[in-house]
Parts: sequence; C-alpha cells; structure tokens
Amino acid sequence: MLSQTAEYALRAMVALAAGKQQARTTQYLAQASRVPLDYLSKILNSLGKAGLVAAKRGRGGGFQTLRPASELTVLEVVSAVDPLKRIRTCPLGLKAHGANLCPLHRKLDDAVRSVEEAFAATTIESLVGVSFQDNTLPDNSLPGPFCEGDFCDAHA
Amino acid sequence: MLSQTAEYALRAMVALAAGKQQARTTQYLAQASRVPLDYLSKILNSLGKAGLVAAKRGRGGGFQTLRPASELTVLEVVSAVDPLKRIRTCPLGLKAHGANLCPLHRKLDDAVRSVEEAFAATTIESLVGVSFQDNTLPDNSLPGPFCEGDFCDAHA
DNA sequence: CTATATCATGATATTTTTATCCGGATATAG
DNA sequence: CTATATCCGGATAAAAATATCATGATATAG
Repeated sequence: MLSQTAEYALRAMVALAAGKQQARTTQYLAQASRVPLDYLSKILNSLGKAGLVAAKRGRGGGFQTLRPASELTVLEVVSAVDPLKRIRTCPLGLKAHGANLCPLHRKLDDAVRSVEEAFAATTIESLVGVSFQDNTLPDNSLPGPFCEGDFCDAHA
Repeated sequence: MLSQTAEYALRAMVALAAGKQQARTTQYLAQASRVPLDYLSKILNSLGKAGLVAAKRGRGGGFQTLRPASELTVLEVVSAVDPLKRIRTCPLGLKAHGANLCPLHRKLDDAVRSVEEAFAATTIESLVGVSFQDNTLPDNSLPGPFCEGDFCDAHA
C-alpha cells in the first residue's frame, strides 16, 4: 500500500532515531535497514530537503535527525518521500464538483484519511525497539540488520 | 494509495451495478467510468476470473454481475485486481520471526488491516448514486460519465 | 450461412518506480 | 597540502504498472 520508497524511508528513520543524536553514515543505515545503498542515498536526500535530517560530510559525518524522534511522525516521513494522495476532487475529469465527491470516491478518500490520521498519530520514537533504544554501538560500526539484535520484538 | 487498476475496477463495478442485472458492454462501461477501453477489457477479464462478473458475447451481450451488488464488497473487487498486501512476516529478509513484527511493521500492517476492514464493510450497492439507481437508459446506449447525470451527489 | 456485435488474448509501447553506477564536491585529520 | 571519508547529483539501467494495438474466437440475428 505504501511505496517501497516510503517503506525504506521509514526503516532508515527508525534506524537513525535508534542512535539518538549520533550521526550515521548512509552505509550504516543501509545495512541496518536493509535498503540498497545508492537508493537510500537519494531517499536521505529527500528527507534532508524536507528538513527532517541533516547531512555532515567528511570523517565522522553522516546523517542526523533534526528533531527529536518523539516529535517526528510517520506521516512526515512518508510525506517527504511519497505523499499519500487524498482525493479532493472528482477524478473523472469533471470540474465544478468542488469538495463534493461521489460515494465511491468519498469512501476511498475516507480510507486514505484514516491512514493519514493513524500515521500522524504515530511518532518515530514509538517505533524504536526497546533494547535498541539504549544502543551503545561505537559510531558507525556496522550493525546487523534491524531485526537482529532485537530491534524487533520478534523473538519474545 | 490504491493502484490505478483498482480504482478503475471499482468505477466499472459501480457503473455496472447501477444497471442492475443488465448486461453492459465494455464500451459502455469504459465511457461511463472514464477508463481506457482496452485497459478496462483486461480488468473486466480479471473480474471475470475472480467470479465477480460474467461475459456474454455477441449482440446484446456484455458483462453482468454474478452476485447482487448488496453482497459484493469493495474488498472483493480490489482483491480481484490488485490485492492489498498485508504484512505477515518481517520484510527484512529474516526468517523465524513468525507472526511477530517489529513495531514499525506492526504499525504499518495495522494501517493496511484497517483499510481492509473498511473495504470489507462497504458494499458496491452502497456506492451507487441515488438517482442513477433507477437507471432507465436503453441497454448499452452510451451514457455520460459517472459524475454527470448525478451518479455523484456532487451538485447537491 | 452470413453479417455483425461482442469478448479474449497476445504483442507492443509508454510511463513510472526502483535500482545502480560513477565522477565531483566538501569536510576532517594529520 | 594530502589523504581519506563522506555526501551530492547526474546518467543510466531494469522492472513493474499502465496503456494501446491488432487479430482471433464466439455468440446472435436474420
């Protein structure tokens, strides 16, 4: 339902948020979140343009979140790379319908809206797995993927 | 959020359901729902394979619904052409996680599930505009599009 | 049986999404 | 200043979704 791009962006943001304010290289994030390196690079660029992360170059550099994960929502991340498309006007090419949609499109837009609301109500912080939260990896030492090292609550 | 294909399928099913049991040609449906003719043809074919509609060839032929619109849900139509993808296992390539998902994927799947539930609870009948319901167009005479002739509740 | 209306289906084209490659820019360390 | 680490961004490639085209199959009417 979400694009691959949005899924990748979310994984990377969660992995980044798990390291608190630490700068994380694209390579680190790619490995942690299992996203193709060069593709992630573009995605992080989009997140940068949206003001969600900032890049630092050179040794010791990488990406940092610009706001605490507790104030960053899933919706913002998704919107930065691949916004949900609300249905605001009749998609059948007819003008003058204004805010009124036919029953079908009203229903479809309701679905989009409810997803939007759910995403707006979910912080990135709330998605960081418990034991990953007091992460103590040395800066940018390469991690295992997400679901190992119990980012996931999977093996519980 | 839905694919174009799913959107088209829904429009066509609503247009078809609006004519009760009447057989409607692909051309009629394409015009009514503003879907490219040859593309719609493939879509109707999928709906046929899924058992939602049946085709009759030759003069006076066309597509008919196989079940009353009151017993046909949006979810069934969507599933026939482009199923929602529930997240059932960790998408990070790791096995042995079974039904347990990390917080991110659990949240994302919750969103998909709620859409799925909303779609399952919505019948096609409920999407047919009021005045279009007692449709009296001669068989397969070409209609205006959806939102004219008040399929939509737009101009209310 | 013939003419016509209709769906079926395979081939191809176009566009969008996803992915990769690679040389350049910028920062840090020494 | 040099070497290295990092991001930046353009070019391209590959895959998937969307759209079109053309021919064939099947039903109905007369």
